[in-house]
Amino acid sequence: MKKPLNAYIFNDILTKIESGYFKPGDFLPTEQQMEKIYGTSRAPIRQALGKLEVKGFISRKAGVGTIVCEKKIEGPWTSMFGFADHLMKYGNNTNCITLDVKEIPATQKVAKYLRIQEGEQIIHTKRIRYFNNKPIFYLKHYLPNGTVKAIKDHGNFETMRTILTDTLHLDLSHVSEELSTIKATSKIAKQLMIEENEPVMKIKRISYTAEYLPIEFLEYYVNTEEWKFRVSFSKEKTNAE
Amino acid sequence: MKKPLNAYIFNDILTKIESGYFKPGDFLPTEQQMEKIYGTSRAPIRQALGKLEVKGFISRKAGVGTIVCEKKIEGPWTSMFGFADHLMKYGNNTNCITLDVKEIPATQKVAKYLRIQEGEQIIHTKRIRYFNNKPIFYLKHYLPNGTVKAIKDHGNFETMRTILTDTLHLDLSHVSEELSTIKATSKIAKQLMIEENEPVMKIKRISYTAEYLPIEFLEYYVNTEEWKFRVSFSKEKTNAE
DNA sequence: AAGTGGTCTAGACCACCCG
DNA sequence: GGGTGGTCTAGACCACTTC
Repeated sequence: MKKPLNAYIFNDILTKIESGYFKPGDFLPTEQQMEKIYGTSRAPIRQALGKLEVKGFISRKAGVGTIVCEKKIEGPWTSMFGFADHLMKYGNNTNCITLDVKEIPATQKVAKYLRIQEGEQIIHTKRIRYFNNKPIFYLKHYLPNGTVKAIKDHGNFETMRTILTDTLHLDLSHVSEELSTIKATSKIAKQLMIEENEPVMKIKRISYTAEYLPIEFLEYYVNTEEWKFRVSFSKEKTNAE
Repeated sequence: MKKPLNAYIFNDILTKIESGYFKPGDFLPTEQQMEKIYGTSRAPIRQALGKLEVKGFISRKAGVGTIVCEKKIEGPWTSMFGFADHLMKYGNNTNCITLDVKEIPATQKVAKYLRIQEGEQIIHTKRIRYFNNKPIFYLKHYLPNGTVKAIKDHGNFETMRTILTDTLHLDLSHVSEELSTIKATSKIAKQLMIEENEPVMKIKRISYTAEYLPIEFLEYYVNTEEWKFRVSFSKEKTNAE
């Protein structure tokens, strides 16, 4: 039981919000009151409230107080860190087939994204990901350096993210994606089992470590008939200048 | 002209990073050293560092120190809060034409998104947004209640966001989008000046206040030949405080 | 063992909002 | 004017990493 106080307070308040003890529109106790409730100083309380605020559960205003926000509408799926998050929430009526694993020299384009030299050997994989036995994603991965035969060993039924983090101990912290739409080529259409020239989403993804070093480049194609992307943003709460 | 200390420190460090005084991979001074440098206690220093961390400029590790991240790759455009942010950064070789403004009763679908009664009167607008004199976005807005004739008055060359925030004083804080791909209908194709059946991105957007009350529903279609979406995520690092 | 960031205490003053 | 959250001080101990 080594949980920091602020985490305990965070969970306590969140539980009371989700259970309906605090309802949307309600005012939470003031920070001063919470000092007595939890028997702590203001610091851990403010840490907890800060996290609840950036996550969109509460809204604080100086001179007024802290109120519980209206319920967030949370769709069944979200892009975010991709499949893995979705998997954990909604079970695994989803799987994955590796079509191809090759070691190839990096093309100019890939080298640029991974910040390596053109021609350097990289691992290239092609995979199909299924959801409810329908092919949804056609993925082309590009991974730097040759240490990655782990992928072959792990085979199917694994998310790439698991391999990256658990097996290779890479700390995937940032993801940047570029989205566009294209007509399905015959190859893509075949893999996603749709008609040629149907519109599909094409996404380029670069994953980074905490220090913004690229660790993965990924191009994938999505059947958006079957899979909707949800993205949500919140305004920055920065008072810097 | 009073600036909080933490904001001053935040700007100071950020400036030194962007000017190259602190380079990627460098260790920043320790928090203890900064106490002396800035002549403050740790609290404002930690607030500044916390903001820099969630923004991806630095990476902190207990027992190690604080290092400057590799430069973030920032594309020329990003979805985020839409056009307005882009406008401010890259000037306005972009404009907007309002095709149509009507008051209509809310359909079931729209009523659900805006959390109002079906049949309630709402404002519906159709607009085209141009970038470099090319039509990129075809937007269909749905705004609750009749207070919104401001839109008519403002006419073109305005972002919807400006109207919402400045004129109607609505505090747009959260945005949620759902993305899919469709074939351009003849109407869409005409407005975006592309061929019929070319793939376009279809996006549903709901905007919320800080308290997650919906204030706008928007469906729009994007020519992704001309406009790429960039989205980036960072792993939860909610050290707000 | 020494040093780092992470957490916490117990105070304090401020700007802001409301009645 | 009384109360709110926002900021700040000046300490303290902890878990963790590195030497």
